[in-house]
Amino acid sequence: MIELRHLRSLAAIADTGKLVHAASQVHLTQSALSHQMRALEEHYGATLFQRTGAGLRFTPAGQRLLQLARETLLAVADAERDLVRLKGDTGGDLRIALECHTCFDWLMPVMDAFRERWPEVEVDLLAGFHSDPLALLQGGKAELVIGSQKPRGRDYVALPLFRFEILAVLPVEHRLRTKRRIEAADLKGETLITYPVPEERIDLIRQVLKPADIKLKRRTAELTVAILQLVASRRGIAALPNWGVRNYVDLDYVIARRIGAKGLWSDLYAVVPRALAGRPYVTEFVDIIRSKCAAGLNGIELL
Amino acid sequence: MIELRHLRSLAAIADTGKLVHAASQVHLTQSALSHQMRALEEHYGATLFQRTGAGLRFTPAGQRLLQLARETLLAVADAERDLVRLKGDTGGDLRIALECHTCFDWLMPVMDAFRERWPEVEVDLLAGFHSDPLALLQGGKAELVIGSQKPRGRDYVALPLFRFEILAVLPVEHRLRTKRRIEAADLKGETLITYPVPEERIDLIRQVLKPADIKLKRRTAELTVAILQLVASRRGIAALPNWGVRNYVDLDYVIARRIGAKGLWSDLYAVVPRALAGRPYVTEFVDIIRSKCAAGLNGIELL
DNA sequence: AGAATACCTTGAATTAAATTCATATCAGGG
DNA sequence: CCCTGATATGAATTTAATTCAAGGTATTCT
Repeated sequence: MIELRHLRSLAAIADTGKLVHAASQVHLTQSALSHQMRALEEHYGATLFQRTGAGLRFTPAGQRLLQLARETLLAVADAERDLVRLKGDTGGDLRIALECHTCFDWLMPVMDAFRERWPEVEVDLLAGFHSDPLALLQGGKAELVIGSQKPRGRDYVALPLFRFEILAVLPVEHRLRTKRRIEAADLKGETLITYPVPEERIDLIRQVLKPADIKLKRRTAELTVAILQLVASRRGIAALPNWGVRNYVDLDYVIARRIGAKGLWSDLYAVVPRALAGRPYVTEFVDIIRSKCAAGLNGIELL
Repeated sequence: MIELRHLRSLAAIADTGKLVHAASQVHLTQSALSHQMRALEEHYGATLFQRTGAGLRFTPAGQRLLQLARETLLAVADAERDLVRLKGDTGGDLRIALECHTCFDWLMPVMDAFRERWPEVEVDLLAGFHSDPLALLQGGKAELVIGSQKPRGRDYVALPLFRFEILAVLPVEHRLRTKRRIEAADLKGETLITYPVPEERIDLIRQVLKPADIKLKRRTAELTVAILQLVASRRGIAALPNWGVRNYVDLDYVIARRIGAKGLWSDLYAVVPRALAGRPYVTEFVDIIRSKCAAGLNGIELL
């Protein structure tokens, strides 16, 4: 007999396309999902997926069940939210600080979706960027920080969002355009265009250039478009999240290349005070980020 | 974490108002349901029911979950029906014969609901009544018989519907009006008004009068309203399902009394050829009967 | 008032089912 | 042709749900 568990798995499989990833999303092993899905298929006497070498593709029957999953999980979430409301311990503030400039790109639709579901929560985005956003939490100026840093103490909890790849962004005619992968040594002599943040907060420097003992000239810009404009006009190169440059690459405005053999990846967390971590509106905010980003951003991996 | 199992139980509890009955409806023990519901309440930190001496009443939180259950179970049923359709082995005939005259009262809305869900199934109601409706199955004239008789052989399956109470129906001024319970002996000398069927098919005679060795005059009528009209005009008494007389009792047209200490009960089954019993449209037809009758008919018990 | 009903609750024992572990298998890319 | 990155499978394990057996608590009947 089908259970919500199956529907949750189904949705995760659809989100990720792969059993392994779906499994971690629902806190199970790949094997468990395989068993689950086979049981479903046997129960209904129908094939739910086409197993390809690179994951699962839904058959029509699978899609129909997926549709059920989407509907149903939404309905369940709605009901659970109402239950919380009935208890009355709802409401609160949610002031958000960003460590990562490009996160603006996806945050607005997330906030819109959230406001619709939790009108009684005051959600605000702190203006400007801060050298140490975690300090804003301690200072009581923010309730939630989105960034790559995990907090040190026990008073704060890092809720995993997703990992994304940072690509090297080059002008279209750049000498490195023929390389599929960019290594640290390739970059010698270039100018690096970044947001105005300290060196140790720039992944390319911390994880790639510093270990190779390479130091580049730096130039800063506040906005992603400004950085891209500088790159396009050959003032230097940049390293940006894949989702932030995708559009510009498609327009042949710049080109983007993988950094190193495996690529340069960065993990994103939502950090909140431990006391707030269990609040339903906080967990739902995180869920909305994860699902909206999984759906809308290419080339990310949910954590 | 909530599962469909919980929602199924919730719906059953709402249908029956009692854990014991809900339990049998979902094929569990009453204890299991008690555990389940307590787990739900703990999980959400909310009280779902008010426990009264006579069953459970839903609190607002409980009602919200019940609403979720109703929505969700419908969506699941729809999806499952579509899966069957995708497989293609759908369609077929469903000719229905009635052993029990009063079943007309609830059958029409059931057939309407069914036709909407399974337009490709040809559903028909065989006209007239038959002395041995099970013979219609054997003769290939019907696919489904609704009645109190269980089939003898292994070729036919009786799918349990519900049990209902048969009440004694008396004219308002009848000498027995002061009694809360009518015993066999009380009826001596009365005229019994029945549908035109053989004695052994009339429960009051078979189960009450015969054992007490009492024989009444009989008079027959085809229609329920005709029987009631005869009773109201003091031509005799009748024994009819509670749902069939409820309206007339409320209008003070006749009065109804329990027969014997525990009442006279009759079980209703849907009998189908074994080959058809597993067909999804057949099981859904039965489900529709059960749920529509549980919702619309007073004083019945699902089997 | 007292016994019989007809409910629900509880905790421990049991049973069933889901999950993991450890391999096996399979397909595609370099 | 052999990695790599996927899924499948069967047995062992773990987890969770269910039942069993008693224990309460109103309500109804006498």
